[in-house]
Order: sequence, then C-alpha cells, then structure tokens
Amino acid sequence: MRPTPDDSRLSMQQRRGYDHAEVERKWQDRWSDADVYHAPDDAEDPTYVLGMYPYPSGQLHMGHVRNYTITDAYARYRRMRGDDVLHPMGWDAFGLPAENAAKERDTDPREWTFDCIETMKDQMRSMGFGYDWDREVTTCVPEYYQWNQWLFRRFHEEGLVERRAADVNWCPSCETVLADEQVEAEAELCWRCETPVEQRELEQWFLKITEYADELIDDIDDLEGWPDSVRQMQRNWIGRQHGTRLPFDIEGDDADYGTVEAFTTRADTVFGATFFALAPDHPITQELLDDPEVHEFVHHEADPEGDEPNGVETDLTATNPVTGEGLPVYVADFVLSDVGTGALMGVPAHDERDHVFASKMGIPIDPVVAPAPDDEGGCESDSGEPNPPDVSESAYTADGVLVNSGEYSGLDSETARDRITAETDGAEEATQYRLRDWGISRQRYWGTPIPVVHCDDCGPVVVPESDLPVELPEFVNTTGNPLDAAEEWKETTCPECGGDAVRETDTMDTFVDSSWYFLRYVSPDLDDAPFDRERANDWMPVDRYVGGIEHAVMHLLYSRFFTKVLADHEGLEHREPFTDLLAQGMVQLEGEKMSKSKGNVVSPQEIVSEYGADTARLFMMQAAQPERDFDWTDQGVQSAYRFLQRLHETVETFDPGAGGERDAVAEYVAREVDATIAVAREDYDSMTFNTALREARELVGLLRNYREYADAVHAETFRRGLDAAVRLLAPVTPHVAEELWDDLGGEGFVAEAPFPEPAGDAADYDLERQLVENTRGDVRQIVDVAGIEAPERVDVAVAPEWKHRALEIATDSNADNVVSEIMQEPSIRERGDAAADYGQELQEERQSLPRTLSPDREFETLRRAAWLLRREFDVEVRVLRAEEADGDLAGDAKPGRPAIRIE
RNA sequence: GCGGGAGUGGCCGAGUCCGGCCAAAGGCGGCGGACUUAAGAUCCGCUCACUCAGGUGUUCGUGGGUUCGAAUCCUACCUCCCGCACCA
Repeated sequence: MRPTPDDSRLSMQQRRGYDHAEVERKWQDRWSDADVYHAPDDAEDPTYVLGMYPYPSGQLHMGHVRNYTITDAYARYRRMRGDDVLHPMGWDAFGLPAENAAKERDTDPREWTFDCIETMKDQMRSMGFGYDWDREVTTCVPEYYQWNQWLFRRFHEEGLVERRAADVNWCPSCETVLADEQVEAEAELCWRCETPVEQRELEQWFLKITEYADELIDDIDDLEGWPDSVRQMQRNWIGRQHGTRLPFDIEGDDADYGTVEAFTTRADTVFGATFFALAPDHPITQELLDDPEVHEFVHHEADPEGDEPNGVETDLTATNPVTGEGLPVYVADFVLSDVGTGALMGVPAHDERDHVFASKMGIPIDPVVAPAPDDEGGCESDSGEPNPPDVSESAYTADGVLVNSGEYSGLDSETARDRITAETDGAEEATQYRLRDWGISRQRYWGTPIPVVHCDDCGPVVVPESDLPVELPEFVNTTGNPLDAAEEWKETTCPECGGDAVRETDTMDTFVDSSWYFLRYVSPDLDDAPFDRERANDWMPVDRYVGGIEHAVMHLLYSRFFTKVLADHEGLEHREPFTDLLAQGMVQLEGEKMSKSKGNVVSPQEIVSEYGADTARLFMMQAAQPERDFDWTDQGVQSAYRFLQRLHETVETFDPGAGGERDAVAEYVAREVDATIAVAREDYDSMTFNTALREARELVGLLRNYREYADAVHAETFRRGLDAAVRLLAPVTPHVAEELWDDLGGEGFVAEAPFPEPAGDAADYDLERQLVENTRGDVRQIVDVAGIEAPERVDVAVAPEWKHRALEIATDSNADNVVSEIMQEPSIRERGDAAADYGQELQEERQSLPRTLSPDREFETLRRAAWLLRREFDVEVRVLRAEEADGDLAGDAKPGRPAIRIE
C-alpha cells in the first residue's frame, strides 16, 4: 500500500527518463535566487491567492499538499496571465500540541515549533510551492503576537471585550482547564490522567462577536464566491430567530417572584399555553431549592443530555400576559439557561417537545391553531371556523388559522403574531441568536498572553500600548499552567495606580492569531501597526482563499468578525476578508479518510522522492475538481509519472530542423493547439484543473501521433504545440515545465512567461471537434455494419451552400411552413425537388435544428482531419466540396453531416 | 428532526447552471492487434444490446410530470455524505 523508495515498480525504462530529483532541485534553487515569487510592496493590486496557513506539526500531509498545490497552481496561472500575485505562507505556530511535545521531549515549545517549521518549510520547497517567503508570518514570535495584544486593547477600547464568569472543563489533578476535545468520551475523563473532569466557573475574557451577529449573518447573502454549504453553516451557527418576548408574572403562595420574560417564535399560540417552565439553573429555580422535590429534581434527576424531557411541578403560578390565565410553573431539564431567557411558555398542542412533556406530566393540550381551510386536512365547521386539529397523538406545528383565541380567532398565524406582540402590554419583538460571545481565555502556556494586569485596587487593567508586548516567560515543565508557575513574570505593578499587581496568566485562543494573519502578509515587518492600512486597502480582500471545510464556521467567522471591527475602527476599507472561498475535498485511500490511526497514510515525502513533486502535483490536480474528495491510487500516480516522462521525451527528441511541410496534418495540429489553449484558459480561470490538464494531456498525445504519422513534422507547428503544452502545464508541474521551456529555448522562466493565447478565431472549436468526431464515428459505423473488409478509399463530401442557406433560413424562421419560406430564396428554389425534400426535412426537425459551421469551414475542418481516417483505416481519403462530388454523394450531405462513401 | 451536498456505463469521473447531433468526454481496468526473444513501456482499435452504409432498441438512484424532445427542468420518494440539533 505504501510506496517505498526502492520499490521495483518502476521498470528500468521508466527510470531512464529525466531525473526528477535533479531537475526539481535545480529549478527550486533558481527560482529562489531570482526571487521569482516576491510580491513587491509597490504592487498596486496584486491578485491575492491564499491557502490556510498550517499548524507546524512537522509533517506535510496529503491534505496540505493538495491545498497548497491548488493555490500554487492558481497563483502561477495568474502570474502567467500577467497579474502581480501575492501568494504568501506562514505558520499557525501557537497551540497545545507544541506544549505537549515539549513536555514529552523535555524541550520547550518554542524550540520544537521552530524545528517543525524548518522541516515543513523544506518540504514545501521540495514541492515547488512558489511563496513569497519574504512575507512569512509566524504567530508565536513577539513581533507577531504583540499585535494580538494590541488588537485586544483596541477591541477593549471599543467596548468589544468583556470579562465574565464562564464554565470550563477543569481537571482537578492537572490543575488546568481542558479543551472540549481533551475530555474523553461519555465518562468525561481527563485525557492525560483520566481523572473525572469537573465544571468550574472561571473569569474569562470574551470578544463580543454577538454585536456583529446581524451584519455577519446578513452579509452572507453577498458572499457569492463562497460555497453554499459554508454559507449555510454560518447562518445556522449564528442562528438568528425573530420572535416575541412575552412577560409572565410569577407568583408563589406567599411570594412574588416578579416578571420573567419568555422568548417565543410562536406568539400566535399563546392561547394554547398550558404550562410555564424554568431551567434548572434559572435564578428563580435556585430560590426554590428549599422545596425538597425541586431540590431532588435539580440535583439528581435533571438530565439535560437525555432524550426524555423531565421536570417537576412547583407551587408557583405564571400569568399568561395575553389571557390573564394562571399557568402551572415547572422546572424542566429541557429548558436551557443559555437559550432564550432560560424560561419558556409551554404550548403542547403546537410544539413536539412540549407535547411529549405535557403528555408525560398530565398537562392539558389545547389546540389553538388549525390548518387553514384551503389547505389539505383543513375543514370548516358549521360556524365557519376551522376545526381544531387532533393533537392527542402529536403536536400540530405548522402555521394556520387561530381558533379558541378570543379576539384573535380567525387570524392567520403570521398576522396574529404581529398583533399579539403589538397589543400585549410588555410584549416586544425580539431577536434571538444561537451565536455566543467568543471566549478567548485559554489556561495554557503556548499562546499570546492576554495583556491584562490584576490589581487589588483597580481590578483588571489592560496593559498600556507602550508596555506591549507582554512577552511569554521561559517555559517551565510543570503540571498546571506554566504561566502560573512563572512567579517572577507574574509579579508586576499596576499601570494605573503603580501598586503591586499580578499578570493575567491566561493566553488567547489561537483563533485570534488566525483571524487577521491575512492582513499581516501585506506588511509583515511593520513595527508600528498590525498592518499597513493603505496597502491593505489596495491589496485586500483575499481574492482566492483555499482550505479545509473544517474551518467553515470558526476561523472563517472569526476572520469576518475581525475584518468588520477593523473596518469600523481601524480604517480598513473592506468589510469581508475573502472574496472567493474554496473548500477543498479530502484525499482518501480506498474511500476512507487518511489517518494515522487507520495507518492508511500516504506520505508526500515518499511520493516526492520516488516520483517527484511534479508527478504528485499533476496526479492530485487531474484526479478531481478541487472541491471533491478523491482516492489516492498508485495507478493514477504512475499514469501521471509516465505522462511527464513522455512529454519530456517528446521535447527532448524534437528536431527543430525537421523539414516537414505545413500540410493539412500540420494545420490540423495547429488548430488543435489553439482549441486546447482556449479550453484550458477557461478551465484555469474556474480552477477546474482536472479538465485543463486533460486538454494538455490530449495535446501531447496528439503531437506524438503526429510525429509518428508524419515522415517529418512541420517544425514550427510542432514547436508551437510543445511550447503550448509546456506552458499549459507550468502552473501544475512547474519544474519539468521549466526544464522543457529551457530546452525549447524559452526566454527566462516559464513561471514568468505569458500564458498562451489562441491564435485566430477561437469561436466554434467545439463544432469543429464535433464534426470530426461524428464523421470518424460514422465511417467506423459504416465499415463495421457494412462489413467492409479492406476499404480502399473514403470520400467525404460536405453539403452545398444552398443547404446551409436553407438551414439558416429555417433556423431564423417563425413561419408555419418552412418549405415555402426557403423557396422564396432563388438559389434554393432552383434546386427543385431536392430543395423541397430538404425543406420538408427541416420542417419536421425544425425544433432541433443544429448549429453548424459554414460550408467552407466544414470543408477546411475535414480536410485537415482527413489524416485521422487515413491513419485509422489505411485508406485514401478525399474530402470534397459539394460541387466536386458527384450528384448521388452530394445529395446525401447535410450541414454538420457530410456524405460518406466507402469503396 | 432541521439544513446543505451528492447518486451517471466494471470502477473513477466530465456533462446538469443555459433541455436538442448525449449511447453520454477522459482516465483506470478488461479484450484484441502492432512493436518486442519475452515482459514492461509505447501506439492502434474494441469495451450496453441488436444491426451487411452512417439504423434501431433499452440506459444516467426510483416513480410521476412539463416538453415535439430530459442525464439535464419540476415533483414525490429512496440511499449515502456533511453540518446543526431537547434552540423555545
């Protein structure tokens, strides 16, 4: 399954081709020496192509290779099209794995991280990725993370930072907070020491992303360059819902608990409310814990994870603000304190979950919305009111017409919602979001220190700009948070009162780093601001952003949030960071995701050493569209490898002095070169590399056929074909393309050469190709069906001018009778019966008349392609104009369908 | 459950937006042939069925529908993948 370097799979002859290792190294060095991929600061508006920067794990895996090959190919293509291109790379260098690796190896995270970066950078170079390394960004150095701190300050100044208590996973043995991923399975054990994890409430820092919730969700509509899936995932994540907040007065036997608001999207069902429910951790619930039943429920029975809704009735009563009715109040575990207001009105007739709960607790179920009479299942009673639906088994959750709802009866749901909201005292329209503020505190070492000092007198104080950066202290290998153990570092003075104070020991979520790194590439060395505002305004947004779908929400949402904040407060003139987003598919093995645990990983390094980077790149790009998953197959790799060897051989053995004529065959080849270029350009524009590469491969095949067929090729034509093939492949297989470009005597680097352009009329190539294919197919069919053993001659005659003219008239005509229409034309009328017959045919097929070439162009196309028949059937081929063919033959020809006679 | 994406010939995969030379490109695999001592590589042809002159029939998850005409449009259903999920 895993190719090994000394595998004997490659035969001796395969190996006799070019030495990919040598070629690739050579050109990597030359590119680097010539600074080919550098984007100068004075570029006006370079095309910004970006792959999501990697976490430096030390190993480039196939997912990386695919991701970065896509951006590299596109960046190279744009460069060849004459654009300035910004194609940078950097390192998402903070994060937990470095800390763990450091502990295991008794080194420190910094050293480990830089080792990994060095390795991966080498691997990237060996893949031939053309990055502007002058713009490399590494998030774990103070020169970068000081700007995280600076931005934290700015967010704070703008009121977008908040400190509040939040629940975290806490391992009492390791004395540290754990990320959700580090809490194992159902049992919730610490992944390191298997101690049961506790929930602990800690003071945490939040960025108030919810302030931007509306804009973040509304602007998704305009992100037309993004995949629908990602857009939908972000919408769901933000989860905006419009509804009504209704006030319910809560009273007990001897106490008044005030007013509790409940959010509902179905204010129209308020007459059907038969209970009220509070979350187990709702403040009022907490006041009721003296009640043994409530206490028992809250502490022992409530199971928010379970499927069953559980609850306990209290002695309280809630007053329905619309009906004035008193409702029993329950504490229920399906009511979540962080959803809505942590309290809800229960309408079992029109909500499935409420229905289940009410059925279980014996609460009445009163339907108040009926299907509209004109809908399926709706029907009217004698009184003219629709009959209430049967809700004994399940809730009726659709909108409809209100019944049993006092003055609102008879209204449709939507109108009723509006009116109830407007006419009920204390009720108001409300919007609710699923999106929560972004908690960025991490109780770990390897991240950006949150620039805050805690003073007994002043409380938490943000470190002033002049004292930034707050640098990380030396790493100490300890159980808990190393920052907590860094006593000397922790001790400081309060920037406000000068008194003794301690530093905040939490660091930032690494998603903060990645929320703006794409701006840092614009001016990576700037030391008085995170990014050069003017240049960012010119260069942003990123034109093409490519990465894994796993970042569909978090990273991409945070980046959008940061961009909007920077637009509002830092003069950035863009409110969205990424114009086009491509979520690349997975590289799989036999339909399964590659993973270390499954042991089905193909190592890019081994592929590169055996087949070379170009082969790996070519195989990946031609295997599937970038967004699709595909299977890694050794056959595919070998096929790509052999293709490159063939290409190399074709160029190497090309004789520029070859004395072939510019005959019909050469013209055919020349024409195909243009057609290929035209198609490939479109494909590269849309990043459908697979189809562009197919064209290039077919062109090389054609050139080889030509070479084999002709005694001597027309040197100029052949050369142009090779030149086109090499340049079409250059974005994907840059090394071999440079080598061959050099062999062909190209000027400078192919990486900087212009992308080929079709010469002459590029329109209707598809018709030409189709005509040739159909004609060849027809000949085969005839030979086959008619059982012609050894054909000697094939005559192909194109249709006469008048038939083309007739077709043209018929195509444009709206008249009822096409025959009389075309007969108006003297040149057609004079054909007599033949014209009438053809006209009849056109009349019958008039709804499916083909688009065709002109007779001259048909003739020329077939004349150029005749060699294909000659070669295939080893026959004499004559391509005839209508007037050259004898009557019988010419009579059969139609536009797009030449007459064929085989003898 | 809700939302998103997808189902094409032995396999992979174009085509689906803008219905019509679409029995459906290309690759892989298979078969036959050329070359070779041979294998490999390379090249040519075949690879739904029937058919003695370019024809016919049945195909693009399944069933309906629109249309002169549907892989392509509409609709219902089935299956797979991915998000979110006791969200009020």
